[in-house]
Amino acid sequence: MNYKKENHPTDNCANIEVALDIIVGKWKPVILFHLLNNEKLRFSELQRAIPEISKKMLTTQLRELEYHDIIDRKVYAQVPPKVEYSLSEYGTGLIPVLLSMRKWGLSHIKHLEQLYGNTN
Amino acid sequence: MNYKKENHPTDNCANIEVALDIIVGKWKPVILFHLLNNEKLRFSELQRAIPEISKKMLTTQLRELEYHDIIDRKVYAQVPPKVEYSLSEYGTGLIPVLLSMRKWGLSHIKHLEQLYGNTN
DNA sequence: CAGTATCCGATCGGATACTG
DNA sequence: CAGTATCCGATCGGATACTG
Repeated sequence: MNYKKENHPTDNCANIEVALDIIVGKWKPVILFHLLNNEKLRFSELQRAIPEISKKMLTTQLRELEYHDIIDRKVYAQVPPKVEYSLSEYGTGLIPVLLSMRKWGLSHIKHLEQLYGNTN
Repeated sequence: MNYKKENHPTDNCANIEVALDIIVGKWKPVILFHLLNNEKLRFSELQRAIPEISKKMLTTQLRELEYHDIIDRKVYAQVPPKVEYSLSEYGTGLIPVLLSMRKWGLSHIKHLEQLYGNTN
């Protein structure tokens, strides 16, 4: 429990930013939660699940997640093409982080409502 | 900060994005870790601690954190002005989330090095 | 089906100058 | 000291058209 010694903030923030780069990107958490709930999803299924996202964004976000080994991309050699995305084994290590963020975010919504009232 | 959030089928992700909006912003985690380690910091002390950040960015990030009740801003009525920032009591609830993100980020750096080699 | 390529307006964020 | 105000280039991300 003593973070004091190791806490050289300039070093630490680099780490958390690495985490953020993967998790953030406006659509990454959404994609990850879908893959968390569904095991495998095709490109078009992700598109349907997240209608607001554009093809371009979906593609780039998936590529980044793949580069970071968070998701697997399986291409079937057939016509028409079929590509399945799934959480990688390494990617499952991210789940608890995502869950704790979601939990905090959920309670924070209520906190903001208490502070400023429910604005919708 | 983008507060417009239509409640689509993907409700769960909205929560995590709320969390992200607070934590993200390129500089927020850095600021928060400094305040986590230091109890109170003046505006100029934060500037010195994070030399790469501009006044403008520091100001807006602090304002957003304040709006979300994560930090307290205490203004001393004196000349020259003195303003102290500190983690709010509510803001301490964010600490475990930040720590888990940092922990994951740290290990992920190593994972990337294993995958692609140490490029620096 | 699963993308890529291109255009382009919107937003971000740095640099600089100014202020109570 | 702790900010604001302005300008402006860089980046983001949507819309649209095209492709193996």
